[in-house]
Amino acid sequence: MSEHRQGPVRSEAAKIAILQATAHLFQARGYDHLTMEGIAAEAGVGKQTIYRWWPSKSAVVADCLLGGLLFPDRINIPDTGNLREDLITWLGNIFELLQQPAGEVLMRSLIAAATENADVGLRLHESLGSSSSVTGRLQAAIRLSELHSVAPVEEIGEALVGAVILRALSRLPAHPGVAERLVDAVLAGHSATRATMPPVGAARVLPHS
Amino acid sequence: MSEHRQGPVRSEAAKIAILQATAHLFQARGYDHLTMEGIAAEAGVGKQTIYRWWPSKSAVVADCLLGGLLFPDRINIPDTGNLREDLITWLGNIFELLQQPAGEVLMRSLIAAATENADVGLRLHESLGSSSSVTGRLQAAIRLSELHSVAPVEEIGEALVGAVILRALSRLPAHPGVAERLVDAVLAGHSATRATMPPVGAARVLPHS
Amino acid sequence: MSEHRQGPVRSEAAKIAILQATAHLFQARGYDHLTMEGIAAEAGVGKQTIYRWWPSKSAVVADCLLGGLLFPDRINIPDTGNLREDLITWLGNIFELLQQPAGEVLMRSLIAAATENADVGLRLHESLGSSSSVTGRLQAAIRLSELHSVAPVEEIGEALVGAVILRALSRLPAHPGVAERLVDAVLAGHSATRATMPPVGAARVLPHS
Amino acid sequence: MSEHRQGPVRSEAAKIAILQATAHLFQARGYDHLTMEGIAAEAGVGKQTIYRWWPSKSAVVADCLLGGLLFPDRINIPDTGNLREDLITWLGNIFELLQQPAGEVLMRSLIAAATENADVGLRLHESLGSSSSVTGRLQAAIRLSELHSVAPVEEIGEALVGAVILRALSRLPAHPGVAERLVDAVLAGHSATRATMPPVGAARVLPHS
DNA sequence: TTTTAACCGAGACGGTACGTCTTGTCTTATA
DNA sequence: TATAAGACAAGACGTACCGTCTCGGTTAAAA
Repeated sequence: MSEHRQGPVRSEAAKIAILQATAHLFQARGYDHLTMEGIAAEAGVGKQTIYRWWPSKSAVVADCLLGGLLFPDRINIPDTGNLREDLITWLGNIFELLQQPAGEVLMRSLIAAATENADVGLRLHESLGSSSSVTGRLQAAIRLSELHSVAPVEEIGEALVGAVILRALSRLPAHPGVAERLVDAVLAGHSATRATMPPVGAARVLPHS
Repeated sequence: MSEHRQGPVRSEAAKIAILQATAHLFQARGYDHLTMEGIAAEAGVGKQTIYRWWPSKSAVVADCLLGGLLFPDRINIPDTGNLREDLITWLGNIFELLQQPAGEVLMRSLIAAATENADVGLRLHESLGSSSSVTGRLQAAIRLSELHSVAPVEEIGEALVGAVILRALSRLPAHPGVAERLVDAVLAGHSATRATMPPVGAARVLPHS
Repeated sequence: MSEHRQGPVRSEAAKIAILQATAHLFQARGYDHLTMEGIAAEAGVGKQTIYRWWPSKSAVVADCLLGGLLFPDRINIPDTGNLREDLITWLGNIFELLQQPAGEVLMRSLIAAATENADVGLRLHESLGSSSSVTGRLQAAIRLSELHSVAPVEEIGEALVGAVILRALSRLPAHPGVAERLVDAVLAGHSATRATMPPVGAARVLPHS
Repeated sequence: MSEHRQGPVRSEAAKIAILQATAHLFQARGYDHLTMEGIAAEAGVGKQTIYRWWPSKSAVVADCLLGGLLFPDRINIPDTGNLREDLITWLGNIFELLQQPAGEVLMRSLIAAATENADVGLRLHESLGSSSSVTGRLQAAIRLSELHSVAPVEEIGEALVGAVILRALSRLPAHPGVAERLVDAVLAGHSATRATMPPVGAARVLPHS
């Protein structure tokens, strides 16, 4: 007794072509210049084929994001064993990306898409689509006793990524040291060891207290 | 030889009608259902009158935001003298607002507008358009010695507001205690006094002090 | 008589289902709301099965027409022995049909189909698909010496049916007496007997000639 | 006290461009290959400008027809003083037009348009859009006593034009003499004078007069 | 007081993109 | 192996807005 439906199955070639076309146009022109007609044309596909499988433009973009097509070189968090350095490197890379016009458009496009689509929003919440997310890196740090075992991993991640998004929306230029200051601000009070703690303010502000 | 221009001066009535219509439609339908033609019709104004003074839809919205028309009941940060409690109250209010459909749409609409318009983005960066911003409250706390005098006020504010925006984009339900956990996570390590520090983290952050 | 022969046994059933579905939808919704997908769905048949046997929508309709499925109650010309009365009855019936919305749509749908398909056009030329056509009735009249033996039977038929089509296209309301006047106008000068000739104009114009 | 409305007035240039583009494409490609998008493109006009003033494709065609743009060389009925000859010439011209592919398409396109639009149908009813219609020519003949004063002018016209339409739909080749036979068939019994009556029928219609 | 230029409302304009619909072909699982 | 179910590319449909331009009418400062 089968429940198999009749008829042809979804064309994988069409799906791939649509997602690739979407990724290409998204990166090239930004989210709001992205059109269904443009995607269909670029993919060599009928518009209806897109609408058959995705309800909206933002859903296609979400699928792209999920498939990792929007960040060819993933913005992963490195893991050198030093959490603070790793986070600074990671945020620094992101801020550097945001300095370039293309990167800024990409980020704001992503936020715009998240605005329209819950999946994109969720994905963004998971650290810019990276599968090895901030949370993962923080938990690794806990395992290595770099962080207190009860450190609010989730909240620290949200604060860092949220700050990045907020800065992207503000279009403020990222002064050098922003990444460092942000990491230190958020990480303060959660380090388990003195060595990895920032000497930042404390050392200078109250050197002899 | 004068440089006075001829003709009537800008109609203040038209400007007010436009901004009020924009605020009304923005709150009622959200940013992406907001249209120039709709604003013109609602305000009883010609389209050209809008385009004469604002370059785009997002600019009108930015002006609304600046004029405080989008948040009739300002989301201000209270100042009871207890920073932690105040921040938790403030964030709690915002998360509560986000729980309601209208509030969620409003917030996401605001982010969408920020996506298109730098002014809106900047305004968002300044703590959700509130004139008494997070930064202000934090500096007040420094003056009262609730916070270390060198606490990275700017970064703490960014982290908190950013986290709110990120959660709004993620559409995740705000579990009770989110505000508290977030404030504690970010504030950890910056308190100057024992009393205002969260019990959980504080005990372990400086176990031997 | 057995059904043991091999081959596509279902074929004939599908064909019948297609024609019936076509006839049904044609009558219900008119020619231009008739779609291949609608026919396939109604008939419980794959679209390709239709395309296998008919090149186009109009061809299916032509086949329906040929099979007499579009006029369940055929509009036949009666034969009471009095040609004039019979033609007036026949035309009167048609005009009455045209007065009803459904009948009007049906007729215009038929003309629309004829526009696209030569077979439908030919069928229309043969007196609205009726197998006992006008021409047949006229020839019967000749045999009974109601009409002159050389009366241009073909042309009289074309004139009558053509006038009906023209009136259907014009959407003019059929005033009472239209059928009578039309028959008399076209039949004038072809009657072999005085008795069957219309007294209409002749009686008044040349009453004693 | 005026009732003049404000705002820009309808652009005559756009209207003319649309009608001309429609006429051109109609003649070139036929009614069913005529598209709104094609008209807009050809006229250099936005689609909405067409939809603002005409509800449908067929309405634009009706307007073209009304404006005489579809028959550059009007198919007028000549008036040489001899009704029979004039009608035969006229019908002969039309049948000749129908022999050419372009002419056939034009005529069937017109019928298709009439199928969808009452105005086109009415226009067709008035003798193929000619302003000097059949009826006019027949009434002139009555004034010259070529026709009985009570001849059913309207019905004779309908019969002739209707026959033309029917033949166009049938796609039957127009054998030589069709025009003559048709005119004689319909005109029989309405002539007031012997001279203009066809020799064939006349002799037998009133053999004893 | 008259002129005159910028303002105003209204809305038509050329366009872009939308999401839906239909066509005719192609593909696959089922019977 | 023919069939139903249905996915596919193509493209027309009618709608919604865009941002610009044009129309008369209305101010209000400059002449």
